[in-house]
Parts: sequence; structure tokens; C-alpha cells
Amino acid sequence: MGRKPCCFKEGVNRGAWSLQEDKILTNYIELHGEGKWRSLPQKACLNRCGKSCRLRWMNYLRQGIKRGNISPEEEDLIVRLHRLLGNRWSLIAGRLPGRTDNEIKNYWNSVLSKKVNGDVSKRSNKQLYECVSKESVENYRSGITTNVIAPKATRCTKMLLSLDKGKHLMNDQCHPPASTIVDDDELKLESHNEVHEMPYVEDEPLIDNVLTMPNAFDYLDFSQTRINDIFEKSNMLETDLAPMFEMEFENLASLLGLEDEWRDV
DNA sequence: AAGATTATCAACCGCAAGCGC
DNA sequence: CGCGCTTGCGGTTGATAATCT
Repeated sequence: MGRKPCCFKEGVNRGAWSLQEDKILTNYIELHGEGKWRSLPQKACLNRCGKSCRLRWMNYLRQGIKRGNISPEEEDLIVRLHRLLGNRWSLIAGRLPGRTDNEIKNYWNSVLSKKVNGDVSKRSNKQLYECVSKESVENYRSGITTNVIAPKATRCTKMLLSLDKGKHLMNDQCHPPASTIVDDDELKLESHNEVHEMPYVEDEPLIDNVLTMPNAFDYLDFSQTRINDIFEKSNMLETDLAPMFEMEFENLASLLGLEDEWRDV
């Protein structure tokens, strides 16, 4: 038997959405709100499957969606976040207001992956190699692909952050504020069902469940405003930094908008 | 100018997590 | 605890556009 299909495929419209369909879907959601995607097509008199409606709404019709023209700043951020998070498109998109996971995924696959992997196409591509900073590409290339982080904190409860931009940890490795668990003397990263071992860092990266992250801000898009937020949440002044400061993961998660990803122990 | 090739991206698909019963 | 349903995610496909030869 298997499970019930999400819709009866025969007779259901597929492919590109028409203006009329967009209008019907938009009107319905504006009136009744998002959700109940499975029953939405019938209620809205749309000859589409619920999944298709959700995708169309989430990626194109809802308010605040930006289309195209990804800026060099956004590209840099995508590259840095991809190095941090791997193919976790929804999380990456969450850091780029107005961008959808689908758009970022497509952009990565068609443009950015070629840049960071140095795959110069035989064909000239105007977008290629124009925008992303050399530094981002080099940083990405120097990274180890198994350093994929899932933003789920387990046992580490605090971290030490440095605002000293540009200063990298030994081996130029990135040790972001996510998913660190302590298992005896090993420091590991948990991602989906896999656990990736982190390169061992000799100089006490973890003492009393506190992770030291000298270069955290190089990998996170922290504006001065957000840094100020951190000080506020931590009840600290910038002058208190000497040279690292301690922060609860919970506060950091909140600043990153990742509260839901955080997990208590 | 036309056919071939390649790039782009909207949409589809299967899977799994989360939730209520 | 197990089951079924809903939703969201990430990989993949395929139509179309852009570029090359």
C-alpha cells in the first residue's frame, strides 16, 4: 500500500504557474492565512497539488521576496555560511532577508559552486568571478568540507568570542558556535545523522563546557549594530573585552535568529 | 542565421521530523 | 508507544534562455 500520495496526480496542473493561478492562491492565503496546504487546493478551487501551492507561495508570492540581483555582500555571506553550514539552504536563507532556500540553492549550484571550486567554464559567464571577493573564495577553499555544522547546541553552553576581525585560529580552521558536543577528550560536530570529527585544537578550545572562538565574527555577518546588541544582551561594554568575552549560547542563538535550532541539555 | 551546447531556475519528488491522537 | 498526517527540506529534473560555433 505505502503511504497516501500528497495529491492525485492525474488531472492536476503541473509546471509553470499562470497569472490566474497565482492570483487565486494569493487571494486565498490573504483571506485564510497560510497552512493546511493539503486541503488548500480544493478549498481555493485550484487544480494543483498542495505541495505545489506551498512552494509557489513560499518562493514567489508571499510578501518580501527579493528576486535576482544577488549583491556581492550577499554572495560573500552565502559563501561563508555555506562553509559553516554546508547544504543547509533554509538556514542559509534565514540569514539573507527576502531570499528563499530554493533561490540560494540554485544560485549556489549554478554560480557560486563554480567560483569556489575554481571550475572555469569553457564558456564565458558574465556573472562568474565578478562579484565574490577573492578572500571569501580562498577562505572557502582552505576549509575542510567535513566541518559541516548543524546549529544544535548540546553540551556547550557558553562560548568565548573575539571581535578581533581577521585573526584566525590555528590552522585557519573555523570553529563556529554550533553543535559542539564533548565526548571525553574529543570535540565533535553533529550534523543530521552524522557526526564529524573536528580537527583537534590543542590550545584548550573547551574548558568547563566553554568553547573558545577567536575568529567567530569572520564567519558570521555581524554588523556593528548586531555587535552592540550582543553587548547589550550580555550587559557588557565594549571596553570590557579583554580580548575575549563569554556569551551564553542562548543569547547568541537569539541574535542569529536560531533560537528554535537550539536544544537544551 | 541556425543548430548545438550550456546555464539558469522554477517546479517536482522523496524523505524525515514534528505533532496530535 | 505507534500510527497517520502535515509540513519543510534538500536533491534532482526539465523547460527555457543565453551563448557559442
